[in-house]
Amino acid sequence: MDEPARPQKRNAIRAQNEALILQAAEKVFAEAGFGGATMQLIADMAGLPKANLHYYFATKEDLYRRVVQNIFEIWLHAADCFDNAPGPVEAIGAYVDAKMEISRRHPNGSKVWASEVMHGAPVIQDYLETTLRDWTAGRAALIQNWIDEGRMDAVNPDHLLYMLWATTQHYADFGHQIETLNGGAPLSDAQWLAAKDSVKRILLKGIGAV
Amino acid sequence: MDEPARPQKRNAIRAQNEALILQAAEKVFAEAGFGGATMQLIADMAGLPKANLHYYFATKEDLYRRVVQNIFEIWLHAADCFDNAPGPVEAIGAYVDAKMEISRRHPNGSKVWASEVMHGAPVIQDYLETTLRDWTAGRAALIQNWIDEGRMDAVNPDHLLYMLWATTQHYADFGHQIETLNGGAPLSDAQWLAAKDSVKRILLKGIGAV
DNA sequence: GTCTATATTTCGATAGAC
DNA sequence: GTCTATCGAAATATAGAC
Repeated sequence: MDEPARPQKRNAIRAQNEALILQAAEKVFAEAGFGGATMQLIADMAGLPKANLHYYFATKEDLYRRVVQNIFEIWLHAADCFDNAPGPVEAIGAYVDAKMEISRRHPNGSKVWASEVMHGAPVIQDYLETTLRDWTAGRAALIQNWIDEGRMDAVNPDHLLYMLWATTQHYADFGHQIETLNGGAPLSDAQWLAAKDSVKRILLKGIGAV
Repeated sequence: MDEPARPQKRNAIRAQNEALILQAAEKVFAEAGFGGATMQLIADMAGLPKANLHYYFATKEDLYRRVVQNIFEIWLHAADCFDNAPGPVEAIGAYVDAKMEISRRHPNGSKVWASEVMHGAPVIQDYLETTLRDWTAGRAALIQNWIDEGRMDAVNPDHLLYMLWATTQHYADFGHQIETLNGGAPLSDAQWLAAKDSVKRILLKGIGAV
């Protein structure tokens, strides 16, 4: 029999090791980029021999793809709060809060995503052209409705979305610069709160929603 | 005699070839990252043998450092318009215009900078701690003066500066994503104008300056 | 100053014992 | 499923003729 004696136990080991490797890979890819990352570095960070990485992920590119896909799912989930809101103030406020929280909790994921897009999205181009494009079009239509209802100024919905992405992701992607300008220390709880409030206040007032 | 017969001619050749290599290097570093870039790719793009790159730049890291420094100087120069303005509307308006123009004309430089900062600024950390920190403190004081004079809302100056950087650089760093969402076409002149106007209008109204 | 050939290192990936 | 040893490819960098 070629089948393993206890498939569920083997699957549990696989799931656990894959998660361990993915976590290490996200950190290394964020800190060194795809080209600068090495399987040896990821293996050391995961505490495994390099050969084990190739046992769970055939190639470096496969491993990278999984990391990027994981990030993309987190981003999509954060967008849910945009939909169930009664108006622009609640929707944009909740969206900014959610995205700022991701920038704080998953800075490495945001960096990997930024790097992927900056290099021309070689891995997730199809997601950009399908899922992201559809999501963007839907949210732009939502914003246009609010404009038509007189609940906010007649701003360009696309450029407003870009501003939302840019301002929130900046705290992850340029976190090192912000930390340096903060005297070398990470933002405190109070500073993160001030960051969220600043972004929400300026954007919501800027579009005439408050 | 070891001296060359015509030093100025030799220097002219050096300056010309260095500029050619730096231009090619900026593009390759932006598209592939430091780790993904190869001296061979840069040489091919510059139309020179690989050995010539090492004749003008000792190591790959030296070449990269020069590219990053060039970008930093462009950024600093763009900040001049921030100073000579009579008030927040003119200063921030001109600064946004200048930075958006850089995002359009030097997208590769912006990407190399973003990548450098994302990876922890291994090359330009000293610039962050000196030149950039000083510049930021000066501009934050300027903003605080405008607040004290009642010319704009009492926003946090640091977070306002981060928003300015984030929103303007986003059009370079995430240009590929924006282009994809734009149906695969680069932004037209009119669309760039709309982008500038959107950013300026939302930010200036958001801080209560207009 | 230019360019071919090559030295040296490192990386991704695999073989094969356990 | 784990791990050591290693292969082959590709990269940085240099040597040396021109």
